[in-house]
Amino acid sequence: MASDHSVPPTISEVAEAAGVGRSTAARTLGGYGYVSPELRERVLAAAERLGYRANALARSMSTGVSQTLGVIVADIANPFFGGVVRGISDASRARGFDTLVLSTHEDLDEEIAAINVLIDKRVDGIVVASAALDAASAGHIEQARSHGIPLVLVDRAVPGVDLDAVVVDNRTASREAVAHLIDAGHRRIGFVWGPPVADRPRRRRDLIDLASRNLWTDGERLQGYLDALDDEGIVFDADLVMVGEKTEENAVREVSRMLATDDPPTALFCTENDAVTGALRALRSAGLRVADDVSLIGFDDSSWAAVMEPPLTMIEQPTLALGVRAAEALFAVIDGEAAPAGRHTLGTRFVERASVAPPRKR
Amino acid sequence: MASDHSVPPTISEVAEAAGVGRSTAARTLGGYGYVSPELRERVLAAAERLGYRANALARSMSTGVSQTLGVIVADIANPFFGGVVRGISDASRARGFDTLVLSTHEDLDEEIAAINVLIDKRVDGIVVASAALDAASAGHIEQARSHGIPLVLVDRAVPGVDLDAVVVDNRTASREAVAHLIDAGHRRIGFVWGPPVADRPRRRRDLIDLASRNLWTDGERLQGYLDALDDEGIVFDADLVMVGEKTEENAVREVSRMLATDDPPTALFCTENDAVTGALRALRSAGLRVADDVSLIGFDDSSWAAVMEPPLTMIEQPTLALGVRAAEALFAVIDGEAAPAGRHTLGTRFVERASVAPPRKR
DNA sequence: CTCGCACCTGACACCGGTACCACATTGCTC
DNA sequence: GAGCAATGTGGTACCGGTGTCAGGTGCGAG
Repeated sequence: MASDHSVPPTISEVAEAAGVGRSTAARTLGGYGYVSPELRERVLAAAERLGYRANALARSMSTGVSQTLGVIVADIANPFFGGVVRGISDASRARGFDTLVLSTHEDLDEEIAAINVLIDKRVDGIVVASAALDAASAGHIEQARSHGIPLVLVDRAVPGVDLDAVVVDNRTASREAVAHLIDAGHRRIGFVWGPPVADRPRRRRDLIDLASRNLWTDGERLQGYLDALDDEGIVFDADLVMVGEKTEENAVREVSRMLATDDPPTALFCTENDAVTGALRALRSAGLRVADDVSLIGFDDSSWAAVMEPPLTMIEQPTLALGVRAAEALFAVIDGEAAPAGRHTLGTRFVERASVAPPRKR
Repeated sequence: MASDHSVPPTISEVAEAAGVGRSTAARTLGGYGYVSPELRERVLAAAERLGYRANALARSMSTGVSQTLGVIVADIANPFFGGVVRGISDASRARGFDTLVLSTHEDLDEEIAAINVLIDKRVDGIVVASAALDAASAGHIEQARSHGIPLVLVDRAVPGVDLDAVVVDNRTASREAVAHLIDAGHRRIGFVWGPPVADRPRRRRDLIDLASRNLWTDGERLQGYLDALDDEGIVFDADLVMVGEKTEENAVREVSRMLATDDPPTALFCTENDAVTGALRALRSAGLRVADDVSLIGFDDSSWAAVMEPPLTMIEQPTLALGVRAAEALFAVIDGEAAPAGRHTLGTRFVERASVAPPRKR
C-alpha cells in the first residue's frame, strides 16, 4: 500500500528507508549499473512501500532528454488535425514519448510563441503544421533547428525550408477530382476556398501568385484545379473562384454570388469541410439540388458525407497516417538515421459516391 | 543576432559574457530581486547576443512548478474532445500554462498509465474525462490526488469521487429531446447507443443497472430517455434500445433490427454522432425518409447536420466552454480558492430543425 | 598467511535554474 | 569621523535525478 504523502518521495528517502546508499537505490530504480539481488530486493520493497515514482523532470535535467515531442497545429478542434495529432500521439507513445500539443489558431505569432515554449521545455523533437509561407517567414523554425531540436513538417510543406515534410499530394488529388468533374461534362467549375483577399484577382497569373503567397495546401489545391482545366483546354474564369475570409459564411456568400451570374457553375470543387457545408447551404437557398442541378466534390471525407442525400463524392485524407509518418520521420532524425530531408507524400483516397452527374442541359 | 550554438546557452554563460556574477544574471533574467540599471543592461545585452532562453525544466526543478496541465481524454480525434481540449488549451495558455494531452482510446489501463506519466512529469494539475465508472475503479485518480496533484473531471462525473466535475446536463437534455418527440405524437422511440453488452436485458431495472455500470454519460442519457417515457406514461420496451458495440456499423445493424419488427419505432433518439450516421444509414437502406417516415434527434451538433435533407434537429454540446470551465475550475483548486468540490453543469442547446414530424398514420 | 583482483557499494559532482544570505560599498546622521 | 542603515552584488545550498569513480570487502592463488 502506497503511503499518502502529499509530497512524492525522492530516491534519497527510498534509500534511507531501505538502509542503502543513494546511489544504490538510484541504480536499482534507474535500472543501470550493478546491484546485488539482496539489496535490489530491499530497495524495490521500500520503493513500493513509499509509492516511489521517479521525477521525470529531474531525470530530464541530468540526461538532457525529455522523452517529449512537441506538436504545433492550427486548431486542435479541427477533426483533420485531431486525426493527425492522434497519429503522432499513438506513434510516439509506442516509443515511450509523450506529446505537448499547442494550437495556434492559424496565427504566425502564436506559432512563434509555441516554438519558443517547446524550446524552453526542451522537447526532443517537434512536428509542426506551419503557417509559414516561405523561408523568410520561417525564422522561428530555423531558430529551433539552431538550438539542435529535430523538426518535421506535417500537412504543409514550407518552400525553401530544408526539412522532412509529410504531406498529401494535394495538387494531384485536386487535379483528379476536377478532371472527374470535367469527364462528367462540366466546363464551369467553381473553386470554393480561395485566397483570403478582398479583391478578386482578374488575371490567372495574379491568382497563382497570390495563392503561392498564402497557405501551402490551398495553393497546391488551386494549382491542381488549374492543371485539370489546362489539360482539357478550359479557360480559367476568375469569377468562379471564391475569395475572402475562409469561413462557412463567406463560402455561402461566394457560392451564392457565383450561382447568381449569367453563366453560373454547374459543378463545385470544395477544398475543405466548411467549404462543402457552405456550398451546400448556398445551393439549398438557391433551390438547387446536388448532382441533379449542380455537381460537387469536396476535400476531407466524413461519416456525414456518406449519409447525405445524395451521398457526397469526397477526397479522403489519411489523417492518422499523416501523423504516424510524421512521428516516424521525426524519430528517424532524432535517432540520427538522417536520410537527406525530403518530402514524404501520402496518397489520398477518392471516394466516389453520387454527388457528380452530367451537367443539366440548358 | 543570436548565435548558432547547437547547445543552448546557460545562465552562467550569460553571466560570464556580461562580466557579472551568476546570481545577478539570474536575477535579471528571472525577473526577481534587485539589479542596478547598468548591470541589468549588460546582462540583457549578453543574453540577447547569445540567444539565451531559460531552461523551463531546470526552473521547474527548483520551483516545483511546471506551468503545465495534463489532459486525459478518450480520443483526441473525436471532435467533441477536440473542442474540449481546445477550450482547456486556450484557457490555460491565457494563464501561461501549456498542456500535455494524452489519449486513452477509452481504455482504463491506458488511463492509469496516463495518470502516472502526468505524475512523473509533475504537472500542476490534471483535467480528465475518465473511463472510470465508480470510486472503486478510480484508484489512479485518488493516487494522483494523494500525490498532491489537483484534479478536475470533465464531461464525465465519477460517482463517489469527490472532485469538481464540469459536465453537461445529459439527463435533462435527453429528457427534453425525447419529450419533444413524444409531444410530436411518438410513442415508439428507439434509443440508439445503449450499453455495450451482448445480451439484451429484458427488464427495465436490469437495463438501468447495466447502464449505471457503464459510461456515465450513456447512463445519464438513458435515464433521461426513461424519464421522458415515465412522464408520459409510456411503457418501456427493451426491443427499442440498441445493445452491443458502440460503432456506426452496429448502430446500423441495431436500428435495422428495430425497423424490421412488427411494431417498429416511429422516432429515433441518438446519443452520439456516429449513432446518428448509423441510424441514418439504416433508414436509407430500409427506404425510409427522415421526418416523413421516422423522426430523429441526435446528440453533438455539427455543421453537417444543418445541411442534411431535411436539416437535423440536434442537441448541441458546448465543447469549448466545457474545456474552458474545466480549466478555470482546475486553476481555482491550484490557487487554493477551494470552494468545496462540486458539479459544474453547463446547459446544452436544443437546435430545432426539421427532422421531427408527427408519426405516420398506419 | 598475504597479496591481488573482481566485485559491490556509496560519495560526489553535475544538469541549470531559484532564492537565501553574507558581505562590500555607499551615504547619511549625529 | 565613527556608526549604522540602505543598497547592490556574488557565493552557495538546493531541487532530484544520473553517472563516474574511489575504496572497501571477500575470495582464491601462491
